[in-house]
Amino acid sequence: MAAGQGSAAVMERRLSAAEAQCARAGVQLTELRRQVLALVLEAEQPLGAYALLDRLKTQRPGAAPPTVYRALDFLLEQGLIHKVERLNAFVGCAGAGHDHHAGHQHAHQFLICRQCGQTIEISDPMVARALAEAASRVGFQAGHAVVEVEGRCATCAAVA
Amino acid sequence: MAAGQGSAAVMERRLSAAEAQCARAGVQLTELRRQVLALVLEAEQPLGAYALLDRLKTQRPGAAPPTVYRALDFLLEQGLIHKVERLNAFVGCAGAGHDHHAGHQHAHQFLICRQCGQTIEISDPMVARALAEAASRVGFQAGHAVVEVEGRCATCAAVA
DNA sequence: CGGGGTTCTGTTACTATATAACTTCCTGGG
DNA sequence: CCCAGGAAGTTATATAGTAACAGAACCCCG
Ligand SMILES: [Zn+2]
Ligand SMILES: [Zn+2]
Ligand SMILES: [Zn+2]
Ligand SMILES: [Zn+2]
Repeated sequence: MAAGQGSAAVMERRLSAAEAQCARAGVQLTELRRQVLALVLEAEQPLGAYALLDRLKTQRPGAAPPTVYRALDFLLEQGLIHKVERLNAFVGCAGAGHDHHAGHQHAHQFLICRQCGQTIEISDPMVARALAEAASRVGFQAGHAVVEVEGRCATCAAVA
Repeated sequence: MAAGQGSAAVMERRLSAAEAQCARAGVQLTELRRQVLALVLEAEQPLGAYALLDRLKTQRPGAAPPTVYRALDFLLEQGLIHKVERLNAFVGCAGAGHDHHAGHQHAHQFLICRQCGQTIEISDPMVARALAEAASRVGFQAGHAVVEVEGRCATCAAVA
């Protein structure tokens, strides 16, 4: 199997959930957007916009940068994917489709393994709280936070 | 006065401190590197590499992208400046020159005002601790962390 | 003094990432 | 039918970052 974050069946379930979420929000998960979302979800690792574009071209030969960037913008707005700033790359939201924060963006943090490139999404309340407190301590009204830790994942640490 | 982070006198003091720090570390703060550091320090806000390049060209007409990127790499390694990932821009280290973490990189967080663009550097131990704990909870060996909160600074909040 | 290494800078060319601006297509409402 | 709005196509361009090699400056050693 070529899928990364799950089997074909799991992928389908996630896509259906995304579909449902968009319907609820009154926005359209068009074929293009669905294709891009599928490409992001089936990757093992965060993919850059141009890597996605290359893959997309096999299904949609005329695709150009705006094609993929527009789809990505939509998916980001719907909270279906996140951007990893450090890598200029995109990854499916680990929590999308299956619970509480089902809709829209949520506070999250990334743990990026410098060895295998895998990126783990967590959503730690203590981190969020510490940040909010630190910000308010200097009178700063905190909005969205980018938190990306580089290091070594458990798997890679176990090997070496 | 055109300086951002301080008067000309303050700038000179910071540059001297940088000089001293580099001497201690056994590396050279050359004329070019010093010029780039001065440009970063005198800016009100984080500056992109090409904005720095434009300014640098007035002093050094032949300057090209590698000129400024190499200087920035050096300054980053010495912990004299930081990169703001969200903005692809560079800013002087707020703590450089005047104390404990005088040398090399240190854990820090940025609060980026979406209104005025000002970027505040903090170094909150609770944030660092929460992150370290969250990481270790999933067996992740944490290294450098990018933490950048977008929001509204106290000044802008006071106005509106 | 004359190599010979190292470090720093100059220079050219290129790759990668992202957006602007305008057009075309489609769909649903009047 | 006509139009408004959203989505996608298309072309061009802006912005960010790097590779690769050449030249200069410096220092160390013999
Ligand atoms: Zn998420
Ligand atoms: Zn790993
Ligand atoms: Zn700092
Ligand atoms: Zn502000």
